[in-house]
Amino acid sequence: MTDATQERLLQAAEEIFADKGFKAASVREICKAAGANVAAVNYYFGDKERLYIEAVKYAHRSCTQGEPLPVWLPGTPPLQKLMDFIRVFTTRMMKPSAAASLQLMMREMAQPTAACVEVVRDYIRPMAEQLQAILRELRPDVPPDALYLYGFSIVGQCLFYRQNRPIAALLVGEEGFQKFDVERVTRHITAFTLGALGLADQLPAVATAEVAP
Amino acid sequence: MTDATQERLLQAAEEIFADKGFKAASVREICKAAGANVAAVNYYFGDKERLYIEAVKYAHRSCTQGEPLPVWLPGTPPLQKLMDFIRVFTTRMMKPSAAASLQLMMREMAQPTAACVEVVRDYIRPMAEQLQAILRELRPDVPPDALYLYGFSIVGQCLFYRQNRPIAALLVGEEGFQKFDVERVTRHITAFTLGALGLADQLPAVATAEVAP
DNA sequence: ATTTGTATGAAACAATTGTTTTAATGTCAA
DNA sequence: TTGACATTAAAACAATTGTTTCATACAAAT
Repeated sequence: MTDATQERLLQAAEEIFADKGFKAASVREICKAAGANVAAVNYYFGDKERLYIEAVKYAHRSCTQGEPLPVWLPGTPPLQKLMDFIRVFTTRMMKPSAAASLQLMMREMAQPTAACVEVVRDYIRPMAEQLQAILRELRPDVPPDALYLYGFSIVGQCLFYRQNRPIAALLVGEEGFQKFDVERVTRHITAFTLGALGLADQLPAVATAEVAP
Repeated sequence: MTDATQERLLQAAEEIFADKGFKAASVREICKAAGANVAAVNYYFGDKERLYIEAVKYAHRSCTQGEPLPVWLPGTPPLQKLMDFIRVFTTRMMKPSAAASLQLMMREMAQPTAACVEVVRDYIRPMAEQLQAILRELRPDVPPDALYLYGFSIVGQCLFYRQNRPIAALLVGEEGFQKFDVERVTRHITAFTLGALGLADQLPAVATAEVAP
């Protein structure tokens, strides 16, 4: 039961920090949820802030395992890769396998603290580079910094459904928003992006390949 | 100096709530910044929460005045309207005339509280409906709920540059991110969106009209 | 000048915060 | 069993929190 306490503390901290943020979450609440004594956080982590940082790292580990980045066979058409990427990203945002973990990471991204650098290095950058590679394949003629703008447009679309879900649901109604599930959003963003890249004519090929692999 | 205290209290509350959030901001800090006594918040607003709500409303008023929605002459081509809309939205996000006000509103949108409904009604919905009208003009053939997806894609792109600025800057480097100013982002999002709508061929017309009106 | 009501100021209140101390408990090797 | 060490538990600490009390200052009206 020795390191189990530390583990339970991390899980509880992840959940409660994700829910309320650093300041609003109290160590007493976390310890109660973990079934541990208040002194435990000092014993294992030193203070509240270091517990927070460890909780973010913990969340970031859980997140990376959830929905892994696709690995493609050589020769996979870049269009297929793009749609796969968008699907993975959208799924991670809309149907995260570990909701609290993602929530805590998003919190950290919105207001970066000490734990942010590692999150970017281990979680964000790999996805960003993969997307850049796909876009380079699709449009070798576009200069690098313009490719960044394309990338921002794609992930911006995906992130919207998480970062602004409450507002969007308030606008179109909760029941109306339910219709926009992962699959529909994925297809929309893919089609929207392909059109923007001037590759709209190649869309049917991807859609077909999706239905009958 | 009577109602001036209330006004200064609101301004200070807006600033500090925007900076730290509801829980982390203390009434003593706000009162000190406003040059008022701690009892003033109770006297004028009752308690901290009602001060917060009033601060959000105050912020939302400041925001609406800053960069007004464009009003077009009859006969303005919808393409021009779209680019104008994107420019206004992007400007509001990247170069807000009242930084603290916008920050507080974004905070409220990320974690809606009691003040959120009014913000949506008075600030968000008017913009949403204007965008929907433009899109309907551009693509009358597309059904309404698909138009919502288009709208989400557009505002998702714009919001990215505010909600994820720290991360984006961390990815491409701060100096690299500086290159993406309002004008360049506006042109990119407009071109990206027109391509997605299958109207890429009409882009030059807008760009020209922009340079020589 | 007196009175009435509003506004401010300083102090105190009770509750909660993060953190520390100290004693008790458990565990495992000698 | 004894000892050493790791872990837990309860209590106390000092600081900060939102809120309230009450006396004072000020204003305008009678």
